[in-house]
Amino acid sequence: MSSFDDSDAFEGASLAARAMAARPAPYLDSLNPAQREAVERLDGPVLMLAGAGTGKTKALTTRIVHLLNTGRAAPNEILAVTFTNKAAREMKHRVGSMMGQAIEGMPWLGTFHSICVKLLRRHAELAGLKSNFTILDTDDQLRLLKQLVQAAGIDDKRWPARALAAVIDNWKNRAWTPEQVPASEASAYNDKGIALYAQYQTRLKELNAVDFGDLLLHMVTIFQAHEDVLAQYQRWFCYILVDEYQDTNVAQYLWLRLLAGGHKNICCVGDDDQSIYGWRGAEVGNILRFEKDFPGAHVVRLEQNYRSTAHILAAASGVIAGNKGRLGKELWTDAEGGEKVRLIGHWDGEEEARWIGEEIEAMQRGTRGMDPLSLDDMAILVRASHQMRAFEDRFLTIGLPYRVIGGPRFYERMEIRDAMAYFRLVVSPSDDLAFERIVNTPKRGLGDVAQQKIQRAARANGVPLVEGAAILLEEKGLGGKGAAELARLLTCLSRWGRMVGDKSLSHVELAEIILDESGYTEMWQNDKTPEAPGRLENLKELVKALEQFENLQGFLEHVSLIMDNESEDVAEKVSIMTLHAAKGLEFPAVFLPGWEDGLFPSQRSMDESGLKGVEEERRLAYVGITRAEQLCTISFAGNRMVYGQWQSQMPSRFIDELPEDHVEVLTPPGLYGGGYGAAGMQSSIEEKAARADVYNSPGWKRMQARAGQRPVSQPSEAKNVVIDMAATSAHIVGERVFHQKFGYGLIIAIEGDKLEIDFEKAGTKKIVARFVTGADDIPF
DNA sequence: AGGAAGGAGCTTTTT
DNA sequence: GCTCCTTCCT
Repeated sequence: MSSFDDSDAFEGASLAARAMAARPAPYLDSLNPAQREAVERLDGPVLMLAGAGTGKTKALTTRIVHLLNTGRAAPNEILAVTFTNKAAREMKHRVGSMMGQAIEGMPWLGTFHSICVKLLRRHAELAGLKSNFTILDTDDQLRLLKQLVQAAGIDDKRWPARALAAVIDNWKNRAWTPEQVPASEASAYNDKGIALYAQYQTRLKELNAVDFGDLLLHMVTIFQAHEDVLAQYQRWFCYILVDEYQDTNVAQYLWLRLLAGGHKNICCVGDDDQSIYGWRGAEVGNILRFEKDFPGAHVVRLEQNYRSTAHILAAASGVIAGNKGRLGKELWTDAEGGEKVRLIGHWDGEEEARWIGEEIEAMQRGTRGMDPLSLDDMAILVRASHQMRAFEDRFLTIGLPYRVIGGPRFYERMEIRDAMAYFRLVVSPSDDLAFERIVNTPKRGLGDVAQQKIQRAARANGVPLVEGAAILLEEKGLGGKGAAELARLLTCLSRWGRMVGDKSLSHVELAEIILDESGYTEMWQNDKTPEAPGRLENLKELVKALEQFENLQGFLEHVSLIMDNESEDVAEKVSIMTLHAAKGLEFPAVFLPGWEDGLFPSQRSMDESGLKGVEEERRLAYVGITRAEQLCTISFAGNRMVYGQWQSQMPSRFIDELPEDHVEVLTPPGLYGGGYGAAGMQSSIEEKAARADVYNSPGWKRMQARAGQRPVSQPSEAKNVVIDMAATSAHIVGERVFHQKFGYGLIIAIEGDKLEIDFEKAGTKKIVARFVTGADDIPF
């Protein structure tokens, strides 16, 4: 996809489109009064305060449709900004289907970043760049900073480059160029932060590159310095819509303010109660200040919730009420009935995982008069990703299918980045960062010494590393195996480079040739680690993804901004993800484990940001609870392994904030039995508080001491899972097998439907037989 | 140059 | 406790 074909984005603001005015608007009928107001008030600044599950996306997309349908704007005159590609895609899709096929795509509906890339390519020279600049991802950024830090003779042990990266990102989020960083920041990064920031920006310009933060920063700088350019866009984008406004940072805010400066037809949608990205620069202040920033602003509140039961909403409201400085909003619902939010305490994290596993299996069968739920309908939302492990381990042993949402993005994976570095280098041989990445991957006997020689040769001649390497070889500055391998690499690179222009060869074939001839594929084929098959699989997927693009350049152009890996698997699975990743999603049944002070709210958040931190954590709790449609289960554990240390935990302060009328306290079998009778566990805030003290009481300590011999609650696998003897009998003791997560191992025993396996990397585990394959019949 | 051992750090994450 | 990165050793 070539980035310059969007010139039509500015053409044909056709009169025909405007002439469509005054058409009937049946789409308005399905809106509630608040939504309707948000859609129909087209002129001037509008703040749409949209609580969770109140039909925000519907209102937003209908508003776009209304703008088009009334002829107020042509599709290419509407600027609609989101944070994620997913949100942009969904909006495009929904507008498209509401309008029928009649409308061509909206070129200016996209993420902040993708829209800024488009704009910046048009005006690159105003930022000292060429329009074909490359976009560095965080990895490239870090490598570059490391070089600068080392060149400056700074001890990167005491002052890690990551810290500098964080400082610079922070400044960019606030739209500060190196010159604009205020004196109060002078002490950053051992007093050298500002100087290094300046050097970094210079280096980026030399490389004709930008990082993510630059996309916004450069555009803000250009708009501020060139009135004519700004005026052009102020006129062009006659209506502006912004999704998730509570997540905007200062740079994004300034960018929007500049663009809306003329007509002020800006509609910002958001929910101050769902602002959970303060740590990456989002300013809740932007949404709180909206009416000051845009005088005469009209505020619409969407408060009718179509997602959750009244109990769930009440619980969420009860918690979020603890925050100060809210814009104020109360969710309500028409729906009647429903289960109370369930609260349960467990002995430890393992017990919690075991219980949740059993609950999930019970819900799958149908329980408490509820219809059976699909595993797809259930989610476990955790505060921190390390909490996921307990669930993964447990679900693996009982054979409960799960999927982890989030984790490393496809294009962030090592093998994908390596492959892309090869492609980048073939397309632009002066891409030094790409060269550095792959010069010794696979191993070519080009270690530190050889690489430094290449660097020196390049610098001495003022040429890119590839040319420097060629000069070095000519001068016989390198000997032995390394020299031969380097020569081979250079020959390959130039041959592949010529193949880019070859019309008879598709770019997909070229990509395969590159991965093959470079020895990269072979490297992973020879790799014996358990990850290798997955990596080869990913490489195949990468090549497949290439098919959707016209050429390698087009692919590289967009991959840094757009590629996500939503391989939709069809099998039913429970979702496990972080609370952050869950924003915007909904599930009939939600589990919220780990509600313990220090974990949630997170200690670090409280230490670093104090009350502000607690408030953001509280919003996270609000987000978590409001993800649930029918059943929300909150849990905590009295003991948890933290950094390899058993710690006794206090229930989260948020638990005390749950309104007791809407909460049912459950008693797990065998835990509070005896001394702590179930009768005493009926909900009352006092008793909850008392229960907190239980953890430090002698009684609790006694229970702790008994833990080893304590009868555990019934193991579920024996109860309902049909023992798959066929799967077990396919294996014999001593056989070498492969497991998706734990890799290779030897079977040391067979019990029932489970195999005890001594894994090469992961130690001894008991695994349900159908989760392993014989080591010799792995499919690749 | 490549593997083994030692040390630090360890929330959340999109583009 | 585990993982990632560096350093040291071979």
